[in-house]
Amino acid sequence: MTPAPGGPPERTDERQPVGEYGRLPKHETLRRRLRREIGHREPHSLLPTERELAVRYQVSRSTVRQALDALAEAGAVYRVHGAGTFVAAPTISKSHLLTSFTEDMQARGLQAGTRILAFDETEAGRRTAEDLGTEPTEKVTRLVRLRTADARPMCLETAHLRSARVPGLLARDDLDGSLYRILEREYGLHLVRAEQAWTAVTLDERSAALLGVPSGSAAFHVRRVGMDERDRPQEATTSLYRADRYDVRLTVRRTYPRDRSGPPRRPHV
Amino acid sequence: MTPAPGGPPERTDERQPVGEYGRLPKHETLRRRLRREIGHREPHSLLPTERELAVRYQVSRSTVRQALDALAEAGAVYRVHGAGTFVAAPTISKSHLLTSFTEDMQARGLQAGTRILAFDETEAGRRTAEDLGTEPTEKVTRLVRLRTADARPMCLETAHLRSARVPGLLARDDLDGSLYRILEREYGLHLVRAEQAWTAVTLDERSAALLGVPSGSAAFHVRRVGMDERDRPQEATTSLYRADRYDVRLTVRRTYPRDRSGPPRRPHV
DNA sequence: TCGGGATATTGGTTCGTACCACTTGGCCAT
DNA sequence: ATGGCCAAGTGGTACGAACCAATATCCCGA
Repeated sequence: MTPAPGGPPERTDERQPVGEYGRLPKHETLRRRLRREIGHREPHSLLPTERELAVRYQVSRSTVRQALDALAEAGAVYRVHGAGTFVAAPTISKSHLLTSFTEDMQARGLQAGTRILAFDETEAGRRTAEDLGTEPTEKVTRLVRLRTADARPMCLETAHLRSARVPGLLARDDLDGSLYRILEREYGLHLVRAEQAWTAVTLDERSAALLGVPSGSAAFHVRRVGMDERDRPQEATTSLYRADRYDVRLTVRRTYPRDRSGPPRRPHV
Repeated sequence: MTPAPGGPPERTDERQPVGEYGRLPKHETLRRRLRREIGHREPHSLLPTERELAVRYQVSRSTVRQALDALAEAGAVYRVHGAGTFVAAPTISKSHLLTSFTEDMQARGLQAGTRILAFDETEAGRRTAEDLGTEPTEKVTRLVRLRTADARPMCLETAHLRSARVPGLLARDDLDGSLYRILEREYGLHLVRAEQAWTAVTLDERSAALLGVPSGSAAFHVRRVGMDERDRPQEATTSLYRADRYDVRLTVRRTYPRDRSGPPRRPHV
């Protein structure tokens, strides 16, 4: 913390020190605060200087940069070297975030619902064992659910968890909500990262019926493997999403640094 | 640079100062160097301490952290607070990168090819104008190409650029390669970011024929808007990808910070 | 043999400083 | 008016110091 906690007399109304907000680091608190303020500004409007933000929020410039770095990474702002930091145009979505179906629907303002189609224990099998890094004979708990948004079928998902890691899960009766929440709260299992592979498929008779669309309709097929803090696979899920009610939105970026050669370099339009 | 360039006597064979490599910043040079070394290590193996890396590469710990931050963000390593930094399990892919079709195929070891189906100038129209932030009557250059990988049809793509921004483009005859490269080299146009929306569709007769698959097959439909450094839309492209030869792979992450409450907290398995 | 606590080690946060690279805008000569 | 130069201001890079928080390890007592 800043030295001299006795408190110097200097203090104007402009300064809004950062640091309450529970016990989050300053850069995170500042990031959230700026995030909100950005929402009220016009796209492409100029943000205050890093040095000025440092003064205003009573933190060092490094901390300001840490917060702005995160916002730039998330696509909320962009920076132009000698010019300044600007509010980015509202991005359509940020689906490189790991969200559960429940959270996803909440974010879209839809009511998430669930119909459990199967909930049992089986052997992992070759495919799932490969995803989870276990033996094919390992016991896994399988959960098949039809997920709905505002009561209309949205996706058909099958989750696999190593039974040994989630003892007593099969006895629970609250699997109609967020599986991730149960894993966090009851088993201390934090899925911080997941790898997904999306393919496009046409639905067979049975899946189409469950999803309430004609057989042969297009759908997304998703294979997901969720990892814990130590990068160990803990969850393997496959899902079928109705294509007429779902799309994948993502922002992609050029890597550092781009080609800066080439002759013309006229000023931009 | 480090103060006292006169150079203290202390110096072992272990140290490998960073700093050649063109005129890249140290953290970037270090990031690349570590990237390579990581490739030769076992997943989950322990990396040297941040403090030791600082000594070994003759940079400050902040610089080491800057490099490791980037690697962690990219999913190449993961960190555990009091424990250390570890090599991440090889991630299937990192498709949150903005790559052109040409670069994409090169990365997969395939030979990219192109058949130009149309190359002309039209009015933008409502949809494209919206994407590009212009008037519907603005003149745009349209480029329709069938992209192939090892001579087999892979995707059908239609690109739109504001004609005023790319004068003389229509006269060129080298549009069978990377459009992005031409935009960078000839027009100083750097697309650093793009927003994409992927949907799953079934192919109509005509598109299916061009892609060489049965009508009614599943495919990805992608709408992409490319932005320059100033976050201004400059390119609007729609593509159809054969689903049997293409998938989207992405790593998603939990945001800062996750829920850390809940009772049990048994040690992890 | 088995907990459990002290301790060393590791990444995480924060500060402050200095200087570099790029952009912008104004001034001035043309 | 036009073009080019220069100075001020902005983000980018880099250093080093100090302390905090989570983890691993070792050693000791039960």
